[in-house]
Amino acid sequence: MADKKEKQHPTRSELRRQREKEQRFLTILGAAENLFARKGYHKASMEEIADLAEVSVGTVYFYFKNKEDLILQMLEKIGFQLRNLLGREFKNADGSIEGFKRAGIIFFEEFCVQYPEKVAIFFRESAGQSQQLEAHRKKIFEKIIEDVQQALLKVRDNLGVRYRSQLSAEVMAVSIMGMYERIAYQYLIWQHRPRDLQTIGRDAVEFIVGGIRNLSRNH
Amino acid sequence: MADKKEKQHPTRSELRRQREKEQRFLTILGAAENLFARKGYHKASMEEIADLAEVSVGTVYFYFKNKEDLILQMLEKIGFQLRNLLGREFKNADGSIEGFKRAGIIFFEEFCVQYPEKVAIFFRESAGQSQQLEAHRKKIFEKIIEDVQQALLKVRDNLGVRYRSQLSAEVMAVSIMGMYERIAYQYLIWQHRPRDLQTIGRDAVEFIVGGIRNLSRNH
Amino acid sequence: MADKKEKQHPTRSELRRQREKEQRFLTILGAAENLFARKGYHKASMEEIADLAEVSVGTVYFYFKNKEDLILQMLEKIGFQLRNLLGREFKNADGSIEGFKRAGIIFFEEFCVQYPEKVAIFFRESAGQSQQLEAHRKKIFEKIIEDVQQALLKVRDNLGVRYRSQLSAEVMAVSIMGMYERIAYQYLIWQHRPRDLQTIGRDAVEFIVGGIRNLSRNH
Amino acid sequence: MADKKEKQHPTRSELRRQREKEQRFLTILGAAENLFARKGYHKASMEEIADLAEVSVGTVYFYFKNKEDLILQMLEKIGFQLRNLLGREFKNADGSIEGFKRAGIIFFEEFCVQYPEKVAIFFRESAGQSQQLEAHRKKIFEKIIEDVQQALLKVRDNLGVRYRSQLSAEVMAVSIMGMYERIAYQYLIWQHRPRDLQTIGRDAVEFIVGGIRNLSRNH
DNA sequence: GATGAATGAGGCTTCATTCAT
DNA sequence: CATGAATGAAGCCTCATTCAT
Repeated sequence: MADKKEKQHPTRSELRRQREKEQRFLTILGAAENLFARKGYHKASMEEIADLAEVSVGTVYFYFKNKEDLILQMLEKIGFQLRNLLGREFKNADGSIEGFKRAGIIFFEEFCVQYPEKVAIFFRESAGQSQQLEAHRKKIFEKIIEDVQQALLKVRDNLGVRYRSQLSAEVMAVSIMGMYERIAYQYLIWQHRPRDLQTIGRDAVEFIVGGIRNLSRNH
Repeated sequence: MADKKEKQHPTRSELRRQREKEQRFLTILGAAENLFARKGYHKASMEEIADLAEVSVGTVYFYFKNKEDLILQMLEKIGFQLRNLLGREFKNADGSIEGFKRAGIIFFEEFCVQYPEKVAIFFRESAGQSQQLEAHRKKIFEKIIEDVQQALLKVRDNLGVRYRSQLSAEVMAVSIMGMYERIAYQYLIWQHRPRDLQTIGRDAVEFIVGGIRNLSRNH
Repeated sequence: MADKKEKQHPTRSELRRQREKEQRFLTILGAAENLFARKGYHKASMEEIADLAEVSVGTVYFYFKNKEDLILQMLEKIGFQLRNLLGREFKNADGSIEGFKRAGIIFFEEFCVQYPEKVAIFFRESAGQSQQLEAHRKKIFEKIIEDVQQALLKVRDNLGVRYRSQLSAEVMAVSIMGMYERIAYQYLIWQHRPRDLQTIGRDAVEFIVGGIRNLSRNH
Repeated sequence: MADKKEKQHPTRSELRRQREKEQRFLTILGAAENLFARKGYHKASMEEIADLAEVSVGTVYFYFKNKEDLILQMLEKIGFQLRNLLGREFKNADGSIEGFKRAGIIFFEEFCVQYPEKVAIFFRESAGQSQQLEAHRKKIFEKIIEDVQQALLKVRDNLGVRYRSQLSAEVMAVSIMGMYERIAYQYLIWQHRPRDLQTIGRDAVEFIVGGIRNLSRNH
């Protein structure tokens, strides 16, 4: 018998509501992303974000606890997307150094070109804004670095080499991230040369490969 | 009567005044540096800066046009210092790849350890705060990148090789800066491990050398 | 055909509905009472009240016109309860001064101990919140004061005395209310000493009796 | 010799500045008092207060940390004034019951009549607004109650009596405060009858005297 | 009747900057 | 030169209330 407390199949209109709610959430997040990338986190006001998303300020606060929560969730999402993207390539490469090449190319030629706003937020706007945000940022970076490091260790085992020092794998992972970051920043955010990113990416990738090799020693 | 416009020999008290003025300027800049590094550019208020420098807000405004001017001059100074430091090593190396090694080691083992606050400001606080600041930041980065690029070209000519592409030298310069930046950020600002910077720096330097070699071709 | 306006015998389900409705009303009022006493009228939001009552905000607005209406009805209810309680004792005492003793003891030893939340709302939360509420509060106080005054006049007639001035009866009534109020506030709300309320109440009651006697003159 | 660090005699203009600053502080406090008494603490906005004081909002925040600080300092001041007023009478009475009479008369006939706004704030607006304020309020009340209690103990010793219970003196002190409070509230704030306060006060005072006597026992 | 997403006016507070002394 | 009181625009956020479903 129908128990009121029991979760029934959601009705059609409930489903639609749910979808609309999710859509709103994404619309607001998108508006904020756009403004943060264009005007900067501090210069973009909550009212502007609401306006661009075509909702009231109250609605923004219905979906996000506060302004910081907005960029926090944004960062979370971008980080997730980035990890997914890079992780896939490393997995497919399965211990060969090819994964590093393909991951780099995917990053420069696809991610950067398709989502320059996300790049700007991830590498510029999320820096130095608040303690909590900085802590979050650190965590996300560390996860990605951990991923890269794991890939480096797999390569090491696969090729039967060892690295220069205990820290080498980690340092290389950090270095690679740093290269990605600044190259994207330089050519995308500062110089608006998405066209050149192909050549640039290939060079960068070769630089990385050379770096890895130079820290590898045969047993 | 002495023409006021004509530069007389400065009197003793004028000299003292001059010295005191310069001292004030530096005190304020130092206080701001401290606070920006600790609390962030936005969270540090002009009043706090004045307090820490033991002057009044008005005095801060006598020496600096506005808050942005403060960080602008700070950035300028740090950039100059950094260029000096790295440039010297490249000059001394005179076309050999040794310059890259020594520059890296100097950066990680001396600059970072001695001036962690400057690192925080240069790589974190100056990002994404205002258009003008961002433009300034870009210029300073470009100068340093230009320096590194010149050094790379000198190495190329010296070793009689050529690089993979037209852009290779530039990309490598950018990459090296990116590595510096993120490694400093990761191990100094985030993990507070100045002790490990020696090992880390050596690995980083070898990574760079490997990268450069891998983008070099013999004629 | 049954005229909709005509009151038919209510069906069973209508009765149930009616009961449920009343129950809801009381649940919401109780939740509000709880929150007003704990967090204060202003700090308690309509959403919190709805949450605690396990209904939606909309439902709260179905039963109460607005937030003020909530505390208004609450006050009304508490005032009614209080008048009932005290009034009964005065009636039973029937002109002797005993009624004042018993009323006081009932107030301190029963009402305060059983309903500290009501005390907090009646004497603290309802003060200084809005004009309308203040007007309501005034009315309720005046009714109670009128009750006490009537009891005092009955005592006067019964004992064959007269009071010091025209206003004496009223002033005494107000004084007694003031004593009740502050003693409850002090020992219940501020010092959480419900245990001591017995001793305290007895002292207070004797104070009142002494006060009344001192304003009485034999003809 | 003149030491720059050493506090010299303040110059005339410094003194004037100091005076002006104090004046501003008082002007703002006065404006706030006026508005709090008229419109209530919550309904009075910081902007209105600034307007009435003829300064900018910023200036209000220069002198007071926040809105709560405003009423906190106000309360402090009123409490101090009240204690002074009552305390003086008790001291002069020196153990006789006369002090209670005079203190009451002073309160009703002078304080209430001269400063009805302060009465409104002390007894109405400061109630139930915030935790910190409530804590402060409690402290101030307790001090006054302590004063009254001390006076009662002196009377006891002087007259060579003892009170009904351990708590009697305290309960009487609380009761007296409660009477003062509600009588002032009733006749001043609610019924605007300052004229009647003389008669009312005399009755109240006699009530108190009777109460005290009734709790006193000869050894 | 019940729901809860949406609204938006209004409040508090901060802080870079100015300027009379 | 130095001071620090004064300014006021601008921003973040809350929350009582409404209304379509």
